[in-house]
Amino acid sequence: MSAQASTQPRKIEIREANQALILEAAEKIFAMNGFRGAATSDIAREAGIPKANVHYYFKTKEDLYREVLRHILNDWMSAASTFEAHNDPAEALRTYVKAKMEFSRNRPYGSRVWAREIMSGAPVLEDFLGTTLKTWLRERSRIIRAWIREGKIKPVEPQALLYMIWATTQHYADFERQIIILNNGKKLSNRSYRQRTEQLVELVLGSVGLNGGVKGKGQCPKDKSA
Amino acid sequence: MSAQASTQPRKIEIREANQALILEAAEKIFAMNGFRGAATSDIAREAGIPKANVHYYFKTKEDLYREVLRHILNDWMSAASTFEAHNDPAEALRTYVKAKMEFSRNRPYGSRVWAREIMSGAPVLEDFLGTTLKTWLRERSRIIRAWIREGKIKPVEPQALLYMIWATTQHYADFERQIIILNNGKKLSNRSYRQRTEQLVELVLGSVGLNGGVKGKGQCPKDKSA
DNA sequence: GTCTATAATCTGATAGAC
DNA sequence: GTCTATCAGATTATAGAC
Repeated sequence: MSAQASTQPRKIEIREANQALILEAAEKIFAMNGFRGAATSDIAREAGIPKANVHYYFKTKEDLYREVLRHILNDWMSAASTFEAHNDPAEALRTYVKAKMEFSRNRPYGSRVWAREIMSGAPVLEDFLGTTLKTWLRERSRIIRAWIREGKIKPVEPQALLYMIWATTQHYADFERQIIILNNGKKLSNRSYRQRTEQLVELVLGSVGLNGGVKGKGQCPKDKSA
Repeated sequence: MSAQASTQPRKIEIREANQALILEAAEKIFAMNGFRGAATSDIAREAGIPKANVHYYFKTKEDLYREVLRHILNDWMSAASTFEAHNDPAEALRTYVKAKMEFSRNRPYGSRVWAREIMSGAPVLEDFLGTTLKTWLRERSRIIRAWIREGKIKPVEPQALLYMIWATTQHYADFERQIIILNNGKKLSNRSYRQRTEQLVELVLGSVGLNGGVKGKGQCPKDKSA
């Protein structure tokens, strides 16, 4: 009891501040090089903290890696939870795509750590994928099938749709470098990114037979006899 | 002269066979761990060749890595070239999505090496992205804009559409492990994969206002007053 | 061309003075 | 709690016998 009660606040603050610094640096370095390719010395340098202290706060590189993934999972799941904010398919899909795009914008490193972890065979995320995510996917698929049954959207395979949304939104984080190069070396501005998000929403809505707020030309297939 | 003319065929065959073995192994190991995370000893073991011989055929790890990327680029580009096989948007998009999905199925390791290279800042692919790919993207965007002008497809931002196709098709290679886990630990069968490809084609066509061969319910937006 | 042995460097982790 | 010094093992690459 006394140990916990009497712990000096200042020391706790230092600890938490340093841990936060290290976690942020680690996310960036793991995003850049993956678990095996990342050196703790790189993480220490990025965090501006001596390497020995990194090992003081996180016993092993793997412990640190798991902690980084845990933080990412939290934010990923909170984006995922927006899916059921609305009953209307258009609103639900729009909200979800937006949340995923915001995650990609705000946590690009986190997204890349995730991607690298999966590409390495998901040794750490395996449990999460097989339990929480699997359940999430099953429940969301059920919702989508209900929309189809009620005639609210076109008949599509729920998994194909959800994978498309995941892949496309995460692409803006994971392939940011490629997108920048193709955009003449300039990062997408906040404005461009918001527009792109809207364009994506329209594409996704169109893919299930809904057409959001397209004003211009017809959304129904034209007679395309060229 | 004599040097080249008299080179023994058998030795050349050995060289080419070993180089092919090493390249194949390297693609797999680089896909798993990225450039920095991959050890040449791992590559040698995977290829069933002594480590020293790997360095005999490829002077440095970086040389080998560049060579692996070069091979991937070739195949990537030949999938890309299918885009203009048809004038009709529906046929062009269908053919392209199929080609990309086949690439993901046949070269999953290559796809992952590419993804990791980009996530590492594209140090090697930078030139290719800024020249060949940029040109490709610009020309394909022009084609898509022409389709829109001619009223053949809905007005969409070409880049948003192409990125969606890239991201989604590559997802099936890069996130294969996740897809397997979500599929109860089973890899998608050839049949499932072909079906999924068709479902994707339908989603993509729908996203630009075309509706492929959907027989069932209406493709035009229903009155969705729930 | 093959492959064992080894050089030179890097990496994760810890000890121990402050 | 901080940080220099250092160890043990791994990693890239090469030398040199076969």
